Amino acid sequence: MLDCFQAVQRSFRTDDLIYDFSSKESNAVGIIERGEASVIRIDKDGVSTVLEELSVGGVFGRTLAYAGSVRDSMEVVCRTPCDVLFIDYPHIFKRCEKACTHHSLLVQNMLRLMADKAQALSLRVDVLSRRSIREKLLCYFRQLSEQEGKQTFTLPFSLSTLADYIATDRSAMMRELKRLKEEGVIRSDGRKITLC
Amino acid sequence: MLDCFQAVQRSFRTDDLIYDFSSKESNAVGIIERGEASVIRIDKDGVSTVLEELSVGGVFGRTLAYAGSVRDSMEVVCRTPCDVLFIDYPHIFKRCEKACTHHSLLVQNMLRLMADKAQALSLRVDVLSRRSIREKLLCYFRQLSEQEGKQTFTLPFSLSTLADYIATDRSAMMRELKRLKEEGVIRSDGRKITLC
DNA sequence: CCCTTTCTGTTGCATATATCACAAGTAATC
DNA sequence: GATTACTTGTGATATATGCAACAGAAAGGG
Repeated sequence: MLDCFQAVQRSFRTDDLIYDFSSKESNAVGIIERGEASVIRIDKDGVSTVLEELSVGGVFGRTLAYAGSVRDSMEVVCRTPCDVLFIDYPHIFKRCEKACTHHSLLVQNMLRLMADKAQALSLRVDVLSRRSIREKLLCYFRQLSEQEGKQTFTLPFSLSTLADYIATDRSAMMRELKRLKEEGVIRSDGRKITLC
Repeated sequence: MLDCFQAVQRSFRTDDLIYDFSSKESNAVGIIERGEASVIRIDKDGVSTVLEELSVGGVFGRTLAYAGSVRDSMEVVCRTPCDVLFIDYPHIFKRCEKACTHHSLLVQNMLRLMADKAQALSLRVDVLSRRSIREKLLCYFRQLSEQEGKQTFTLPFSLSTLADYIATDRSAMMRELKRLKEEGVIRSDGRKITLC
């Protein structure tokens, strides 16, 4: 079946570059089968922003995302060791010549993955559309808290990266975190945070 | 076929409320068949933000989007007269008892719609993740310009709403717009804007 | 193990952005 | 045609956020 879609599986180590959106060659999309990765944009001034957090089932690819301004680079980088399945995206929509019985199954699976992606992006928009650092933090913390089903959770990345994730300055974010702690809204120890 | 999915079509007028994310009753998703609508969030302080712009083919629904903080309300509102098709979302993933031949076609169509949605949301994230009002504006303008294939384009909504769309204060945005004009980066007349 | 690098935490200061307020222009309603 | 509501445009001022810089803590590499 995987042959039918020109699928290729590859493994990566932490910090490896999985994908570069600027390379116009392939129409491949990647699906994370193991591990976690980040979609990162670095603009012309060198400011880097975490656009998406991908975990198992995460999908990415030039054809199904950002138009991508020429000015800035965009790439997918491993946060942990990853296995990634690459498949030819347009192929999914083509009628399978061999009347491949698995075809419709793949389409159904892809639908599920794309629905999950849309949901993840919606959460992302929810955070980024908040007006202040404080609200962005609280919005994101609530999301993590809900995901875990607990008041206490652990950030998936460093505080520095968190700043890139909510698209603000790190020191300003630290200041706001301190305030939140002082006011008793949250408790925190390193990357472990509790909503009060 | 539409019977098979408990589909219901309804028409709406401008400013009509199409959907309220807080109503936990239905698992329906809506698909815009005609017209344009906006997904709007109004937070506890009354600040409203345009989360998504939906046009023909746009999909929305509680089950496939935001976890939705209890604090703020979220709804879909018509920007123009709309026809909307509602279908039962979980139904799509169920095996069709009647071995409905159209089922796999619907899944394939939904995949296309969800892929489009993911792409639209990615563009949204691209804009919102910019650090300054200026960059948000320019990023959004470039998107519109690319969509139109021209340097000149017309904003889909009022300048006030544009501020809600890029999640900033209106007067601050107006000031930045003025600066962009003065510096000759853009030209503008009402909602018609040209990138220079 | 030491050395290097990244991460955390914090400050003073510059600047961007939000708030509030007002007035003219435009569109919509009756 | 008058009234209302909304939009655009602009300013003075307060505040939040960004920037640059530093030092200790922690983590990673040879």
